[in-house]
Amino acid sequence: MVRQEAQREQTASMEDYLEAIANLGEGKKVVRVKQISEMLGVKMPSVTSALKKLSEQELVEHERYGQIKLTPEGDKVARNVIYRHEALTHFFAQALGINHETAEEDACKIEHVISPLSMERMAKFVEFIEACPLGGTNFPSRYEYYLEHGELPQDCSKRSVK
Amino acid sequence: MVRQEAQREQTASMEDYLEAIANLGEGKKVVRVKQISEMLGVKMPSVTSALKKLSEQELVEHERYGQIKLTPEGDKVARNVIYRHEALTHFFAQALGINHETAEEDACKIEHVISPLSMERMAKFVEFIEACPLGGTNFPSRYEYYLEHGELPQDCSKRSVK
DNA sequence: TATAATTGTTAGACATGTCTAACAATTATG
DNA sequence: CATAATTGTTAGACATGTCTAACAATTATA
Repeated sequence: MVRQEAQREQTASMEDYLEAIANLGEGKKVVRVKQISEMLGVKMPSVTSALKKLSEQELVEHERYGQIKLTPEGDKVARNVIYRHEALTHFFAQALGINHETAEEDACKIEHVISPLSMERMAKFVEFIEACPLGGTNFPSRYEYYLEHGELPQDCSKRSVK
Repeated sequence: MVRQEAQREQTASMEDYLEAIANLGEGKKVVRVKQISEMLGVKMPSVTSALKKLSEQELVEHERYGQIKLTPEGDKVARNVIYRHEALTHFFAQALGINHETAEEDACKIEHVISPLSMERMAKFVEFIEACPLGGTNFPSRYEYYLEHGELPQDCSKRSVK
């Protein structure tokens, strides 16, 4: 019986580091401590220290003054974080009509704490409202109307029985 | 010129303590260290230590072995956390159809990190979908259909032009 | 290629928030 | 009301993750 290595749960901080490394390394670009530190808004020693921890967990390959690379396992974790990040950004922007900057900021925080179920549902929600035209006009535009005017658009109320 | 006292930003932990105290004290009930510790899943010394910090910030009134009470300012902060908690729970449960337990868990985490704008929009979103019947059947039930079957309900696609 | 600029590391301080162990106060009960 | 049970506090360890200061390696450039 082969026992599956339990995937170690990462802290929000460590997820941020993995995410940053994956993003900076996109397209085989060399990743630098300085860049990571700037991207995350921390000082370089914090990065060095995080890299040490992630190396010990074999999520990152890194030796003194050397290359910074995700291991396959590290990449898997990073991709997962990035998936959550993008799905959340998409949700806030597309479904709730939030500006991109705020959508990104909220995604950055929420990606570390949301349950897999809610994450999946939010992604499905966006898929749904983008696919379902709902009687000629679409949901987001009705919602927008509601946000702007504080009351339902005509084609909601006129079909309402009550 | 009167300078407004800047409302001190609370950490997630401190918000949890304030929220717990407000919830336990509902209806003038006496709040105990033990209860707070059980509600939050921490040991009693952690509560004592938190109460000390919150007392210093004048958000809580508490002296050795004595009453635990929110100050008006502490109550204000707590109510605000509770508002976020409820709005989020409502969103996950009503809009996304998530079970109550998971909805609560996610709300507990997200309430500490979400932006005021996204919070407001999520609340409005729930209001909207509950108010807008959208052509005879309502949004949540269509969405439910989509979740179950993985494809759009008839009355979405049949009106679609493209 | 020597020197300067930049980048990276180490060491250690610090803040937050948790815990356990030991003790103190309060409350319940025989 | 004395003692036991419960509740609460203090002291101090520990984990995480940040920072500054000092130093080391690397890279650019005069």
